[in-house]
Amino acid sequence: MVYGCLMSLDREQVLRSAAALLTRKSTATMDEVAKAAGIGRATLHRHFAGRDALVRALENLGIQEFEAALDTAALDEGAAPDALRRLVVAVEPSAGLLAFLVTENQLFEGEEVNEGWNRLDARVSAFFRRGQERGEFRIDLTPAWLTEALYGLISSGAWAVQDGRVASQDFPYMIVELLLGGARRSVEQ
Amino acid sequence: MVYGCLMSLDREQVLRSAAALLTRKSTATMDEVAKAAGIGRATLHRHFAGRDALVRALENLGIQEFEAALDTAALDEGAAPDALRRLVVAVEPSAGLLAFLVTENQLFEGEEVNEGWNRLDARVSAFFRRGQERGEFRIDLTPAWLTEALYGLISSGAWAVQDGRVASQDFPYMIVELLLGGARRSVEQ
DNA sequence: ACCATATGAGACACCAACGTCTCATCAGGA
DNA sequence: TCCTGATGAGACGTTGGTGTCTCATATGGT
Repeated sequence: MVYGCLMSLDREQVLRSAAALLTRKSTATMDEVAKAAGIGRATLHRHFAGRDALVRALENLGIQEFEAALDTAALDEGAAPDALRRLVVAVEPSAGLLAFLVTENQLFEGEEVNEGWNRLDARVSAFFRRGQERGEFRIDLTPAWLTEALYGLISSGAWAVQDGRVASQDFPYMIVELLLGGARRSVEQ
Repeated sequence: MVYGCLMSLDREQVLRSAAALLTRKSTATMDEVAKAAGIGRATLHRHFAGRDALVRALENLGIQEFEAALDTAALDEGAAPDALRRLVVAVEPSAGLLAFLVTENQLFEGEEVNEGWNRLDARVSAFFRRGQERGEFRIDLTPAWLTEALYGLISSGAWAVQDGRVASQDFPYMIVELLLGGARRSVEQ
């Protein structure tokens, strides 16, 4: 039994298919998750103590992927609008998982949330603040709201692509263009 | 036993408190819903055959309120950006309920959705198309995506207000400004 | 005061999903 | 070949929520 990086290859793949399934059907049964992964329910329980543990693992995976996207995007470099575009492109493969986790987190209600989210919020929020200080982003919209809006648009985009209401290839363009320029047709265009 | 308009006053109030509770905790028990409404679980079941029926009723309420907001906003009149502002202002009181229904609909997965949503989608989508034809909205973002984005931002706004991340009074401003103008600071401003 | 109706509290069975367990099977290494 | 460990299938008990029922009480109209 060899561990590659931080988790076994099996576990990683199970997690992937669970993410794919739960993104589509967030109420999927442990049995369905197991079937989707091509393993038995008992084996699934050997990997993850229970449904909670599975969701926690997915949460960590999502946080990890989003953090990697933040690193890839190099938000500190260059013009803020360009950096935002890089971020959305980098985060696209994880959009479905993140959309699932966002709705999942909403029903956590009072319980303590994974501090990873705070870290991510802080980074994104700081990015928007930097853009404001550089005069590239407007200052009448708070960084907190811009962060929320980014999450919301990523989720909306993921659902819309899932349901075939927008083309998958347009995903980054739609989000970035709306978030940056809005719907109003600018006069100089 | 007197019926006011379409439903008894009792039923209406029960529905209101259920909406308020489920907006905060979407997994609330029938028992919790009943307690929140100040009635017994048996009485709740007398009003709504079951949980499904309750959610359906909430769905109809949300559709009805959103439709009313569309009427109030008079989307056909005047400049499209102004009409959008009127819509968001009118829809604000229902934002929490709509956010709940949006996430609830996502886990309906394959089942047939209430045709009311299609009607609403059509109206909103037609509004954005009209704005494009008038040259007020950009045409590289499809009406379908703008509609999705509007829903997403309304939901994000509702959650953000709920969790105290943005001030309730800023709700319409934040949404409309972002949706219309985007985050980028325009040169002429 | 009387009666009809609505209500709250609680008891009850039911069900789906969960978590645990056993056991037969299979694959790989010694 | 034998042995070890992982796996899938399935049985089993448990649990939380649901839906139904009963009954005592309260409310409101006549």
